[in-house]
Amino acid sequence: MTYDQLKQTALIQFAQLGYEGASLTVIANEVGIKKQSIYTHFKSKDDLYIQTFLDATDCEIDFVKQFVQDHQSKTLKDVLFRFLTEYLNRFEHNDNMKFFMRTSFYPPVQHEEVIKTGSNKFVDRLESLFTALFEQNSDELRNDVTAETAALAFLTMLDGLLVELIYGIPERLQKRSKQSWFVYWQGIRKESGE
Amino acid sequence: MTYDQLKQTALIQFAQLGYEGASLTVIANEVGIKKQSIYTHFKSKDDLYIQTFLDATDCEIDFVKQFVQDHQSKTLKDVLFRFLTEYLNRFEHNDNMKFFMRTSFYPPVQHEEVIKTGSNKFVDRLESLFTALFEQNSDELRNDVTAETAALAFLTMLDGLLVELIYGIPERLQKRSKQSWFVYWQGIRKESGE
DNA sequence: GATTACCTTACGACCGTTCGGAAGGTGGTT
DNA sequence: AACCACCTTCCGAACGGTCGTAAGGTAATC
Repeated sequence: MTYDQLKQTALIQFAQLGYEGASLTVIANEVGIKKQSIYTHFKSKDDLYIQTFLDATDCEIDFVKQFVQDHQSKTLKDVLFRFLTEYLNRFEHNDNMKFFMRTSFYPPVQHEEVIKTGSNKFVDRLESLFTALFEQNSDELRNDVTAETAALAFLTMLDGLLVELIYGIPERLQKRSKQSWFVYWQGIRKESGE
Repeated sequence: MTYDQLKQTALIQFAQLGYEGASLTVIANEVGIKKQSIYTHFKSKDDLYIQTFLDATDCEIDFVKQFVQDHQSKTLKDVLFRFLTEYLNRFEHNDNMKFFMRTSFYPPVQHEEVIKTGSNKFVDRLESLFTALFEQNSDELRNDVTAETAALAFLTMLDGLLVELIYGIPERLQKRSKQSWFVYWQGIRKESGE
């Protein structure tokens, strides 16, 4: 279906070039139609853009929900580390995530409101999912580390590693994620000594 | 001097709207000249852009160098926490940093090379400055945490908080920075118990 | 007959860029 | 002091190009 193809192609173009950088002509050609035919499916470029964004938001939320659901039986350390790995890996192979991040970071001014609302929805979801996870395993946490603290510190570390992903130097990412994870885990776990 | 005003205004516009989003007409008008007059001072929009970027890179490096120099006498914990605070604070009042980050994250495709080189220069500088700092105070670190580990984990946390800054919700940043810092410090420091 | 998907043609607005020339300042020559 | 040549800074006019968008037509489908 052309409608979906358009959103899919727009996703890639917007992720790569941003809102202003992407051109409807290119998007249409990539799909195999003329630029003007886009207007059969979307009111405007802005319409196409926010439609794509709303889809992307749902997709991101689904990913996280699915992940937590799939790994409930694992140990805390295992879930966290797997999420870290899989999430970072996802970035490189998933345009949806790239688009969502770029849009969340630097939305076109005329859509700041809508986009902030969407990305906040995502972040809130992330925070509550992870806080719940830590609450379930609070016996593994240091006494002075609350579930919320562990969750927010984890997500902050994750964001920091995403930045490294954007920079795009694999070796540095590798080093940073290994070392950050080590320090983080030492910072929240109950026992001292390996 | 018009030349400097142009770079200054371009910095703000590029930081706010990105390369493609910013318009030479607007930049010129803001300075009080006509668009065509820009070409007296710069060969092209691209020229103006990368000139601005090179300046911004130097400015960022200077800031970090200056900071480390100014705080050498302080304790490790003090220096780190102050840097955290001051760096985050800087973002909100300093367009140079906003521009540098946006450009580093999402450079226009035709300048990816130049910009990656510049931002790597900055990151390398950051890493070596902080690694050196931790080496000087390695007696405060856990035995299984090297200076490099402490440095990279710190910088990753910093990047993560910058992401929160970009999102732009002050309360969430406040919470995250407090909790991340707590976990980080527990993760690297030698003694256990407050 | 109504609707849907796509096309062709064309529009106005703005983009970055070029060129030629006006205005003003500087320094050297007479 | 007066002139001239030169340079810098700026602007008016205009260029080609791309942008997003509009209207209207043509097949195919239901």
